[in-house]
Amino acid sequence: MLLEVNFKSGLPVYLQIVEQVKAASASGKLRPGDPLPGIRSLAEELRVNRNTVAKAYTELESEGVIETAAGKGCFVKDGATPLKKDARNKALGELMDATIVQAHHYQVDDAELLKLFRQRLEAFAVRKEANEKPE
Amino acid sequence: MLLEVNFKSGLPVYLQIVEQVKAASASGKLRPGDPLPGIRSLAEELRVNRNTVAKAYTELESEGVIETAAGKGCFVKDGATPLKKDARNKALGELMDATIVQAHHYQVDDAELLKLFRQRLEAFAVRKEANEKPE
Amino acid sequence: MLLEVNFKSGLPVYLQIVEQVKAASASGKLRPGDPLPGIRSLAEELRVNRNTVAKAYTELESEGVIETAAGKGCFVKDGATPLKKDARNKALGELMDATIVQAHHYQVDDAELLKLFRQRLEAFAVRKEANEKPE
Amino acid sequence: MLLEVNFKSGLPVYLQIVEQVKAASASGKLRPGDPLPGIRSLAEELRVNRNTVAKAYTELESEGVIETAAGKGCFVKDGATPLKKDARNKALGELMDATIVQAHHYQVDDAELLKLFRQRLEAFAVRKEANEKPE
DNA sequence: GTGGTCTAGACCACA
DNA sequence: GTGGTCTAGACCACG
Repeated sequence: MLLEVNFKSGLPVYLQIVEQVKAASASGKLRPGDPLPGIRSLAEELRVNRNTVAKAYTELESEGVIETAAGKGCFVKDGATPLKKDARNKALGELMDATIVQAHHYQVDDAELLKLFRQRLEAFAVRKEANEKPE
Repeated sequence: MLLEVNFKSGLPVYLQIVEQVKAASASGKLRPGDPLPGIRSLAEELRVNRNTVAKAYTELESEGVIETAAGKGCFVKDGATPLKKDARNKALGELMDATIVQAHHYQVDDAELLKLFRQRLEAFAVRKEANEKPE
Repeated sequence: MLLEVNFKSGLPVYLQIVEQVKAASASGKLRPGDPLPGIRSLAEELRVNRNTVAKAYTELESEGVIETAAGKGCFVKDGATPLKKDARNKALGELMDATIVQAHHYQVDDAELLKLFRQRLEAFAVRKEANEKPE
Repeated sequence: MLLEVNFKSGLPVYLQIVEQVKAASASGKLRPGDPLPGIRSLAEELRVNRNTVAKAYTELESEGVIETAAGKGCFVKDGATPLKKDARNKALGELMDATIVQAHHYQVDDAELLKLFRQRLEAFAVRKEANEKPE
């Protein structure tokens, strides 16, 4: 099963779907051109309202992650963010700052934080590779 | 002026205050025992309702960042997060994953991402040092 | 009409709602699974703001009396308090002590107090039975 | 030490004092005519502001528990509630109902509740007797 | 349609 | 003077 939702998590269901599709796309589990499950079938599988899935797909389309072909379904778009480098770095910088502030709160020093970051990066690369091998 | 709010960013004002106080506390701009601005005075300065500031302070207290004494005022708590290492790393890992997924979406490769992270870390250290020097 | 509020009693409206729902649930007037009135309709009926009812429902949920499902409504939870016996007795003991101290102030002797307590208990049982009969 | 305050309990300090004096008076620890500690000395002992103690004493006087003799101090009044029996029973009934509702929530049956009540009553009597013996 | 959040005004309790 | 509570209006997210 590609996706899972956790009703108790507080995070809205449709955003859980959005995030998971984005993560799957970033990690190579879903690749450009791949079809997404149909709205009705996914809704049934996840036991959620069709509107919820539709909302997630709409959001994904507006973020440029997928594209919908009327009557055919939804497909993963090829990446290629049209964002400028500055904007990209600003966005990433903000996410990083949040991490750093939180780390200082936890009294985690820079060396450990960097180590943890490298671990995460590696773990992500491994997941991605695993998704690409069966190709 | 210690704090600033941006009414146009979708982020709720009270959360902006929370984040800024946390950042100031993490970076050493605010140190344990330091008093925070009174609710009324901060509200006036930021042009927001008293309750908005009060809500921020309540949240900060529940997160263990500050201490509030009715009739006296609010003060930065002395650190010592009682969180377990596992929980800490889990929380940080999630923040990092969000950054990494986003970076992959932007097609930023690992080397550049790591470089950016280091830059941020350094920028933070500089700010912190600046706050500690006048000591 | 299920609920009533008294604006002149110093007790906050939202707490009056909480207490009445708890009493109704304890006495069997409301049973597990029963739906509570919608926030809007109850607010209209009681002539209070929607948020006042919402606050009452939030409190009831946090006390484990009801369950609320966004977009669906609020429902009485099936009992089974997960509280330990010790904690229970401590809480009840405190309530009783308040009664006893008050009674001594009124110079009501133990026998009369006990008699009064029995009467109340019986009155409660009668109400409960009345709610269960139409079943 | 006759009184103690708990700053973390949430209950206002002055009410803690009120309650403890009332309990001491009800249980016989303090008897009609007994002098209460002076405001200044009690404030110092409890490490609270004199205003806080003064407020507690004012409240106690307005409730008819003590009387203050200007320049002499405060003394416990002889009980003798001027309340009518009906009013008394109504007040006690409400306190009892709160206990009963809570008990039903905890799924404590009537027999056990009555047993618990008797225990409390006895515990109270014992405390009272202990206070009267040294007489 | 549902419940939830954010901001706000007025009032209160406390030191 | 301080912070805290209750009520409320407007808006939002969700199904």
